[in-house]
Amino acid sequence: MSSRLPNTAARRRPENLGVLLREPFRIASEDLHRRFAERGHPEVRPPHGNVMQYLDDEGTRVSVLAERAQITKQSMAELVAHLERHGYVERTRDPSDRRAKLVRSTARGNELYAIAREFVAETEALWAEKLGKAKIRQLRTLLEELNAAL
Amino acid sequence: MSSRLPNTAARRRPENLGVLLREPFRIASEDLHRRFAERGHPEVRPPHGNVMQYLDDEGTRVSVLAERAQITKQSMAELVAHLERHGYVERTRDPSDRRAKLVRSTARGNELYAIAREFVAETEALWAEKLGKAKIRQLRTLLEELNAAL
DNA sequence: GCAATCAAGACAGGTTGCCTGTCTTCTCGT
DNA sequence: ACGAGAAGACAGGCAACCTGTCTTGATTGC
Repeated sequence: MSSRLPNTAARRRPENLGVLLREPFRIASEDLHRRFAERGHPEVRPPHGNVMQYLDDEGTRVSVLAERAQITKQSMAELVAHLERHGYVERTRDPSDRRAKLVRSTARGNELYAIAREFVAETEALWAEKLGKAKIRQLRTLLEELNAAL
Repeated sequence: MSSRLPNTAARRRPENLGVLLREPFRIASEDLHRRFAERGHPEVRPPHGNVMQYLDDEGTRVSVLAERAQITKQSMAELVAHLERHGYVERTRDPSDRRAKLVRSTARGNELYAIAREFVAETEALWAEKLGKAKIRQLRTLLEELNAAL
């Protein structure tokens, strides 16, 4: 084992690819939730994206949401309960299976999609302003390839 | 507001840049911690990276670590206590300030750095194998620019 | 056509990683 | 030499995950 193992200041040059991927996401996510709070939705926190992100128009079962988000159905049920308490989703009976309930976005939930779409557009515009549209397109293409490969 | 707001399956085309950034990081992080567990370090979980990542060779105060990791010193103290209980770090008195203690990596802690370095090398090699070295270099450059701009 | 199995979700309880607030100890500038 | 402030310990709380178990209803095999 070579000398000087810890000391991040030294090791962090060149910066780890993992950190380079995580940082922009982290910042954007924080900004988005700050925006939600400003627009009157402070109860919506990052994990709740695991619900809203995976909802279908017709409604979606908790167990399906759990599978899509890669968490247990108990955890998902808790996130859904929180969003239901605050009026973002509703749970209706599934006509095709009396054991099941379908989680659907309410009108209030739809406000979140509107805010998120607006935010995404703004963020991409901001990034394009800093790096140029061509580089953002290139970055997106490379990331799509990388994601497809994993 | 236009029709069909939820329904991710439809909206997820083209995939959100945020998700494209997060996914590779998430997968790599999971793989790394699986590797830690395989090599006899199952007690080291993702948040503990917030400690090890920011340690200097000479030792670092809890309050400094907290600031670097952007969490409260209480939270950082808890992560450090966990790592200390499992032998990854030790806390020694700071000779220059009798209120303070310096957190330093132990020999066991240094094994984590070795495993992480090996993992990073393997991962970059794997990615280069899938996309080609040129694209990985390009991706890194773009991400560095993006990070610098934020 | 009914019993056995399986799927959906509810309920109980536990852990971890964060938080705020407060307290003690020690340092340092005036 | 003393008051402000920093370092960290201690108390308590909460959110987001987990495992395990139970009930209810659907499905399937004989």
